Amino acid sequence: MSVAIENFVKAIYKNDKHDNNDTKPGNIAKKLGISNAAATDMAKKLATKDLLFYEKYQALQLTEKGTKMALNVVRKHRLWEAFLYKLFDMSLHEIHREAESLEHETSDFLADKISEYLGNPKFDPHGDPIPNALGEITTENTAIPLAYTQENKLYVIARLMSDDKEFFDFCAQNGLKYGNQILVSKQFAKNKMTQITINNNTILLNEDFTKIIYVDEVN
Amino acid sequence: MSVAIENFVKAIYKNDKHDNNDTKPGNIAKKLGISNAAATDMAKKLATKDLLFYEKYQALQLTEKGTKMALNVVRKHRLWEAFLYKLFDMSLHEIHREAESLEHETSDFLADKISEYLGNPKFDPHGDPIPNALGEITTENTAIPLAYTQENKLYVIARLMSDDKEFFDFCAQNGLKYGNQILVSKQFAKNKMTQITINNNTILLNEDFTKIIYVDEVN
DNA sequence: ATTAATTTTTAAGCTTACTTAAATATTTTT
DNA sequence: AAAAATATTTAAGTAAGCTTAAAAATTAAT
Repeated sequence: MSVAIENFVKAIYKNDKHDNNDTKPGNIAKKLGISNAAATDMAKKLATKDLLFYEKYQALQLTEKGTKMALNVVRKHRLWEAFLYKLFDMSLHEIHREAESLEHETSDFLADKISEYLGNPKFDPHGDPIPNALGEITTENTAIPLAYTQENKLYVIARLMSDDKEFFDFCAQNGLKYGNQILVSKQFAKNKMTQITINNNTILLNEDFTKIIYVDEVN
Repeated sequence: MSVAIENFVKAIYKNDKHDNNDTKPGNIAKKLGISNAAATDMAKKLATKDLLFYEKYQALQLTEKGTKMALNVVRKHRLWEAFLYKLFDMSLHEIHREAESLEHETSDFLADKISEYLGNPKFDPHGDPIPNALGEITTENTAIPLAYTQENKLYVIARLMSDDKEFFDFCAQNGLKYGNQILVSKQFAKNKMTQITINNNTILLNEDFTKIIYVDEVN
């Protein structure tokens, strides 16, 4: 399948999962940097290929086939990230950038080889789950955005949901890394900010960041 | 640059180097599996981009810029082959197939990472030289096709110049591997066949194979 | 050195994945 | 509930990278 199509179903899949704002063509268009018209055209075309359900003015919905395709691409993306992160000295932003291209040119065969080499990991370096060869995500997702955590509680960083270089630079500088422990020291509800303590440093995070940093409770 | 363009300059580069039959559009078209007309069109277009010299009915010639591009793609291809061969249990044919796709989606940055990881190797698993980051091939090429070797002389396999699965299967089965030693036991000049001995096995190779298996003399 | 065969080129047309601009429908605001 | 704002769709058009078919040039054969 073409790169454009793979990216389109991937964008729908991700939109469905996360943002949960409705997945209309314009929404996908924005993410992909194409015009609304192009997104509508593509949606119609993919409907004829049984990859999604399309009805005028309605939200797009992937079919089972479309979801499978999206998961297949996501699997390759996350495997590449895990692989590059392990083998080379590369930042989260760099591995994302490379994976974004490589994911479309990776055979299922090679993906399995990479997975096997890494010991079939369940998560990539951002903490995102890696679908298995059948397109299944077997790990339950308990992580929540920092925005919804409680004061004076310990958490572990579970996911860094972004592809922005500045965000990752910030994370790297402040020890915000998948698996690291943090203390939520204060929630500023009115201003939608969260204060955390990590490595004896106190950091104040605004909404942009508290919505994309996911954490798990420490028991 | 697009995949089509990268493959086009790569095909010209390889044709120039090896076969040495003249590099006209039709010749390249055959290698790429496209029509002669498409190859002519592409040649004209690439001429305007300063990648090659084009004159009606004449052989195509890469400019310095075009050669650089070809060498850059070849570098990535061979680095991927070396990398996949080293890390995974994959055949020569499989690594070639994967490299053929990955080469176009690999940043210079990542190529350098791979090279560094491998200790900046000078040859890929087929024995083909890997251009450095500047597009230079620093190793001199002394290997000759088996067809031109002398009887009762020892040689080392230097290059397996093919992308055919059956050929690589045959090589793998018979110990014909980069670096392995063989004895040329007989040349059948009239029938253009070469008989070799390897691991105490005697194998008779026809012209198809003796032209693409390159060897170096053993001193 | 013609003729025949092969190649190359030109011309016209197709598909994919876009674009912009205008028309239409939906949402939001008042 | 109407008007205003926003989003979606339609329509027309473009560029890349192909195709086939016919014309022109080159190469090979007699």
